[in-house]
Amino acid sequence: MREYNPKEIEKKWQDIWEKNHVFEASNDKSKPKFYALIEFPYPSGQGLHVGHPRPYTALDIVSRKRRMQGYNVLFPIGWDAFGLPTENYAIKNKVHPKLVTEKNVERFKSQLKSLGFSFDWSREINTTDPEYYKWTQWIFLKLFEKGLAYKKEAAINWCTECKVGLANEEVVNGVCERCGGEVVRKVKNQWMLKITEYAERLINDLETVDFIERVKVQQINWIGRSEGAEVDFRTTEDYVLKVYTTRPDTLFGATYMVISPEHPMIDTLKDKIENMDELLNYRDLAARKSDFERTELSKEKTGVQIKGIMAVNPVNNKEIPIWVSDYVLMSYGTGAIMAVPGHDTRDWEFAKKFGLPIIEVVAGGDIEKEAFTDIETGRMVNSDFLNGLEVKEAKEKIIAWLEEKGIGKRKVNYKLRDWVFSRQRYWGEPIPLVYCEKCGWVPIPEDELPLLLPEVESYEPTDTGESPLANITEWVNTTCPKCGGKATRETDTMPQWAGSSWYFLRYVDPHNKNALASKENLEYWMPVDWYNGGMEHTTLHLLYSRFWHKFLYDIGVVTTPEPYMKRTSHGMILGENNEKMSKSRGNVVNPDDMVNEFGADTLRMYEMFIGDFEKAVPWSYNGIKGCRRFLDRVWRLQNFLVDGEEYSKDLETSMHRTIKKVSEDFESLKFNTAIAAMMSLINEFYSKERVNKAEFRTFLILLNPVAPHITEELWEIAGFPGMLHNQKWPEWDESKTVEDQVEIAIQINGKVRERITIPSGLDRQGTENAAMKDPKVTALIEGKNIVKVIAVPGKLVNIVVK
RNA sequence: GCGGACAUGGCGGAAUUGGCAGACGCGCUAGAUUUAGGAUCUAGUGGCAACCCCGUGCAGGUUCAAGUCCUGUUGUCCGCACCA
Repeated sequence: MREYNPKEIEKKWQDIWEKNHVFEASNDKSKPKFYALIEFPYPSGQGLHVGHPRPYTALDIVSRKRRMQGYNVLFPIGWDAFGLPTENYAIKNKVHPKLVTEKNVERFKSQLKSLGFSFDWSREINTTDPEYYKWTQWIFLKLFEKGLAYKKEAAINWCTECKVGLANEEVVNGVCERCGGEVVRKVKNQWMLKITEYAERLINDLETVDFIERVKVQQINWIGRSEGAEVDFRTTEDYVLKVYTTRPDTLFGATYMVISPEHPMIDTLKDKIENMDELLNYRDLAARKSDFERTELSKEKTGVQIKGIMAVNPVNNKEIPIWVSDYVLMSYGTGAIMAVPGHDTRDWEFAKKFGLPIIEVVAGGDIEKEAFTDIETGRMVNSDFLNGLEVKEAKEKIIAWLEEKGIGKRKVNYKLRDWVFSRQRYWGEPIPLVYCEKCGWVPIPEDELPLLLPEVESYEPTDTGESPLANITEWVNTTCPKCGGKATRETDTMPQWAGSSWYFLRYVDPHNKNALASKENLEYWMPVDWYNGGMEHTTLHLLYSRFWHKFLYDIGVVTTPEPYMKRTSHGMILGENNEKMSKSRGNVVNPDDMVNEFGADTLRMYEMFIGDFEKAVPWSYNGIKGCRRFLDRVWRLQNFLVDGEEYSKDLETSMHRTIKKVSEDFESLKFNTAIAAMMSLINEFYSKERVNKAEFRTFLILLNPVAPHITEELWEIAGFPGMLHNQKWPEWDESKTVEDQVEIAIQINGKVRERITIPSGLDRQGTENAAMKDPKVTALIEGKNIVKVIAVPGKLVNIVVK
């Protein structure tokens, strides 16, 4: 027997698979399809770390199994390659981001290939490839055409050091992630996408897909649907203040109003407001607060009353004061609220601080001590025609009343905001629009796509907060496609989330020149059958891509309303010290080192055996050694190999059980227990010092998805026909998964006192009889009064005595 | 503050509908082999000296029977965070 040498055999089989194109998805659409998807990586300069292969191996296992089950499998890979880290690195080292990207992709690719994933490399895509981003731009133009892309003033994070706009995730503790510089809010004209228009469907359609519960919950919370009413409040001036409330039932308890510092009423009525200076001062102060201050130091409420104007509560015509406070956000609802301090915690705090009246309108709590916000138990009081009703009934009644009087209506609101789609950076997809003095924003003609990123010497950010593209005058200045007059290009680029919002569609037809993908291929492959990815993308990429897909569905490009049928998520792999892996903590484990020392099969296996797939887990050097030990034992099975085309009698049950366990566990993310089952089986082979050909074949097939190289090699050494990767997945016979004899426990008063072995088919009565006959049991219950006997066939008998 | 998840040996983790807690692996102990170390093989390994007994974060409860169900409570992690 040769020694197990992973270095040699892994390279050998990877070359064979590649040469024979064995993992490329077929165009044969008569076979059932299976589309497995992992989140395509961002090719960073750091290369892969051991966290990456965890989800990849999981879906590689499922893909390999599906192929052996006769499916046409699409398991693609690509690069999400636009983005800031590459651009920053490029600026710092004076290299073009394109070259940086190429280098990083190459590194990632060789790392991934060394792990033996069964990706279809012929469909590799790259978001920075003009042939790819042509279609990203095309989708943007469609969104623009349908009025779902619009330009609006919005605040961005601006790093004063790097002179660059930052994404929210690039602002850490109020400073720039890269340089530690101060980050301020800068109001800029931004392209926005109307994701809010899809809010309702993004929630409702979650019912039609198989996503793990925590993903659904997080998306629903993020979208934040709430039901309530809009109510008009007259003022003592000619101005109607519209508010949104989820508690219209408490209208009689509204003792004052609060508007956001940015509310337009302040400017509209500036001539009537007596303390305008004070208000403007407050507005200024609020604006200068960074996001950090607003969240961390938000304990104490602040505010200023508007002097000279009062609002009128529509239910009782009482005049109530209007305040300005930054606890009311312009970006939610109408930017104004009716304050009901008796039944809203924030209003209560504000009222206490400024000595405003608190009226109880829902009985049940003690509003002297705190706001009473319970909506289940309370009864309406001090509310005229609502008195005595439950909160739920009162809501209905008051909404009907408001609608009848024409001063309010039922309204649904969402926390979800429209998607800020502009980035003032170079390394992203150019937005394919030009601005013409005469025609406004005009899309460039589709046949001129892609609009290429200009090749330039310098792409450094500017002092002004403009995109670096703004400096390239020969690129910016163009003609209007509509009127032929002078026009300028949009200089902002798209965010990194753009390319990843539709990449799974390109995989089904990656070289198509005429469409983002052909109708036939989309119809055959979509939706994705199984998508695994990180929880950190739940409210970003996953939501964005569902939005784009629904849009594409609406305009007839794709044929399903949802892109992904099933979504699962993996846990993080931590350092040996139980902390997050990071360079600064010095606990990073490089997969290359592991492949070098133990082999790819061992690494893959350990990634799956390490623990509960969905939970975070610390890396363990000893743990991976154990997996290598197992593969060494697998290798040495050759020594025990004997003839036999049927499972031997004494192993038959174990074989069928293991097939069942492995088959089922691979489907339900329980890779760790599937591997444990195979370890148990090999322990049996070893204790019998024998494995026959039929058993060995099945064992190799079961192990193949986890450890594809060693199993192929052993298959070949054993002289089995063909190659392993296209064998048929074994089946189990349910009737053969149970032993003839089964050991059951006999309990007396719930405590195990004896174990007996009985035929496994025995029924309840038979089981009971067998137990009662047992000599030890008879001795133990001798002279006692039997109250009850509970027999569970195949499990236990419990005798209750006194 | 709101929402979600989790809690089992020295460690990672197993345990259909409530039915023998601790599968499998690591680590550890002893033995075999080896000049030695490593590797490998064999046996053992929740606690207790020990049969009894005690053991699934803590306190109650339901049940013949609870890691699993119910009530309360503590801790850890994640997401959101003045969303009216």
